Amino acid sequence: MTKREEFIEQSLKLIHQKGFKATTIRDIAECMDCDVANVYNYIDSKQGLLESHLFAINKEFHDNVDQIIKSNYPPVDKIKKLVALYVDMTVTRPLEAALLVNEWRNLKEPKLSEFIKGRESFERKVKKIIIEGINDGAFRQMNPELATYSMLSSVRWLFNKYAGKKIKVNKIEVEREIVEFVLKGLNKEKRLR
Amino acid sequence: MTKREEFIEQSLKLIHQKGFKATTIRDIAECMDCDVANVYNYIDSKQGLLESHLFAINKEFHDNVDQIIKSNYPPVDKIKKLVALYVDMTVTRPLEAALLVNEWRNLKEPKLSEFIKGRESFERKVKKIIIEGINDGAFRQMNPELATYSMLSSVRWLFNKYAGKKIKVNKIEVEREIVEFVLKGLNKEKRLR
DNA sequence: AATTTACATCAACAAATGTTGATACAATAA
DNA sequence: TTATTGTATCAACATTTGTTGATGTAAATT
Repeated sequence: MTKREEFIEQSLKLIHQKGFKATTIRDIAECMDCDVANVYNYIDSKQGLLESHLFAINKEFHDNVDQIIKSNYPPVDKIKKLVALYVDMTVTRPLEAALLVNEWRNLKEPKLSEFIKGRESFERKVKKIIIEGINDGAFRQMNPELATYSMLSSVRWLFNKYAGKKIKVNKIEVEREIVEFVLKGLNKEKRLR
Repeated sequence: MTKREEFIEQSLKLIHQKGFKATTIRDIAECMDCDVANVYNYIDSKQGLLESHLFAINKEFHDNVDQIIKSNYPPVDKIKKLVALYVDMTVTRPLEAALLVNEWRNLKEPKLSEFIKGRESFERKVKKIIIEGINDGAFRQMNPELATYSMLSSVRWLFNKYAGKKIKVNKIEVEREIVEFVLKGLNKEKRLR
């Protein structure tokens, strides 16, 4: 692993542990066991570091989301695939996933607005799926907005359990559990479908 | 409203908007239209401000939780009451609720450990309810840990919609929707009980 | 051999930020 | 009246923090 790659990884780890604001350039330098000025061989600025990490993972995520949206799957399957995407991202790249959830607030304009716009667009897409599902009769009657938020929240917080911990998780198993929770809630199964 | 009360409210609002780290004493002073030094008529230190807000709302929350836990309600009702408690707190005191979710990371030792210990204890209690519910046959068979996290996440993120916005929400309605989501998920109702 | 690339070192600055001390003034309580 | 309390002002401090410029060196590429 080149020093540059180690830098990327370490800086991500630090930001995840302490938060972006609390992570100083000097923290990063110390953790890399190098001089402070040396950090600037790898980044343009602290803000730039955040932006590049954040928008890289964000773009990848949204590209995948759009593929799911554009597919011809029924709403139920789209939701399933969305959850799968989220779980996959969280388990394979926990630090970046956490960044996406925790640190976007530290972006500055105009990047901040750009990010928020993207997220809102995403949430509208999910809401649309849920509304479609309700109209289909696949989902029960409910407030689509609250359902959207509840569903997304259920998934977003996964990383809290898996980021930064050494736990080896069974991706498929986690995925199945989350999908079941989102679809069926806590209630006992009564031969659904 | 006395100046002191106005200070508390404004500082909470600012911290919620910008985040604790990003909120400077000078920000608070400007927003209160007073001198920087004047802020220290109301607080001992910036850390102290965070701690007092955070632990005040935290204690109140945990006290209420314990009452629910110690009650003789069956698991389903305990979960319902927990959700109701969360919703109530989020709707009536959105800024403090948001603080609880977003800013605890900025605590310093030993307060940080104290907070985390409390939260873990709370999560254990919830998990216990869910396990009990599964053994009862009231809840379906599932991974109790994931169920706990999913359920808590569903509720925690409520404030994102209601904190800092002027939306007048129907508490009872929100509560009903969240409870339904947690208990039944997205699936169509099939005459449950 | 020449040049570019990757990484390292040291010193320093400018801005931001939490905090304090000394002081003043008006209203309220003793 | 006197003492206290709540609030205001101004100047200053010590740190922290992001960032830069100038320079050095060893390895890789041309």
